[in-house]
Amino acid sequence: MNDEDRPAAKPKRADARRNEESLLDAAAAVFVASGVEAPVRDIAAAAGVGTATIYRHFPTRADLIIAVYRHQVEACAEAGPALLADGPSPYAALGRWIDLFVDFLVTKHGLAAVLRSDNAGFDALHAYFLDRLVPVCTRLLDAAAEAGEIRADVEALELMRGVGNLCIGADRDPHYDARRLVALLVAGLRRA
Amino acid sequence: MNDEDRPAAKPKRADARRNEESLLDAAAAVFVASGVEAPVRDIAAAAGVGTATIYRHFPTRADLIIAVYRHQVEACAEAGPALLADGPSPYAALGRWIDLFVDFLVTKHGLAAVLRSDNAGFDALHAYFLDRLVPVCTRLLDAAAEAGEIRADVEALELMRGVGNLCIGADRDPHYDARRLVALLVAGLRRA
DNA sequence: TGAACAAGCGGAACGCTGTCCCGTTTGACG
DNA sequence: CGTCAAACGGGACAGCGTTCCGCTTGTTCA
Repeated sequence: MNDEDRPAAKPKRADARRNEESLLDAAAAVFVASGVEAPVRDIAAAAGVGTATIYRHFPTRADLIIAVYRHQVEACAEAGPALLADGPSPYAALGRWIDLFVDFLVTKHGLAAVLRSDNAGFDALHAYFLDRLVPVCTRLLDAAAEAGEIRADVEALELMRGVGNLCIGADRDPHYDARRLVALLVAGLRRA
Repeated sequence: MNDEDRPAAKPKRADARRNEESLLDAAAAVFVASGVEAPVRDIAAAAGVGTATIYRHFPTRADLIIAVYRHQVEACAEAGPALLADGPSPYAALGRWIDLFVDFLVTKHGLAAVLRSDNAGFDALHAYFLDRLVPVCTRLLDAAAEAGEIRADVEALELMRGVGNLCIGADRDPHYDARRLVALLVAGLRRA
């Protein structure tokens, strides 16, 4: 949880630490303004550093994106079990949780697009999202399947990729309602 | 239908006509090999022409893509009414037609990705696909809705965008089965 | 047939991108 | 306060789409 004061994973120089933080702040701001695919130079300029400094701290863009959104992904992951415990039914909990996931994706300019499955060069981002969220989704899915509310032959990874893909372009185009389509997909899970 | 011998829409020079055809052949080959986002220079090289020649014939990449796939899109559009006439039920026809559409998208490297709704600069491609296929889908959807097989509050455009998005990355990743997910989405249309 | 003209051409040039490199600065520590 | 490696900045490079310009070539008309 606490990123700032963990016990000296790497004894970095003070200026390096400061720059990393500036970079995270600047990246967050630029991502909001211009999307997660904003030019590296823009982020560097916003942070008041050179372009190389970005690559020094975050070797790939995926690393930077992960660092910026880590907290929110954690929050989403932790919401899963909570919803399952509180909700009226596993299926309802699944629906709610997926809504959270969709909300997260559509409010981050272009995040869903870089998360898509055919995207080489973002392996780390892909892996992080999947490692963190697929187990949560699996648990919800299993619970709903055991309760007999949905069919049992759909994997969490499969579902999440579908949801992620449906969220692509949900920002930008106000006529495209990703939530509705995701709801349709989730409705398709129901037992016949 | 006949593109070659329509009554002199533009009395072009013979070499221009030849180049346009080379370009179409070359583009088709390169699209298969490297996807629809292959570098312009590659396509030009494959056709044995300069880069400017591409832009002269096809001002935007979307125009080139449309020209290459026009026949197949037409075939897909024409299959709609046929399926509706032959099929056991409107819902079955809808499912079959969407399968055709999905097959078309996933077999064209990266086509689904450029068709996505947030993609600026491909307006012509977007418009062509939608103009040609949305009416067909609408008819299938309406028929199924009237037969009481599916809910009536889903628009063709909405559905097709969802299907298109689900097909993104279906090539490249053998673990991602767009067909299954699309089937799930279509299953979600059923009346409750 | 052949000369004149414009349609059409190829590739160099430009701007923008991500990425890498290298000479310089600066924080940390003895 | 001197030393030195960690860290830095921005320029250099390569790959892309797009545009421009001087040259080539098909066509036409006498």
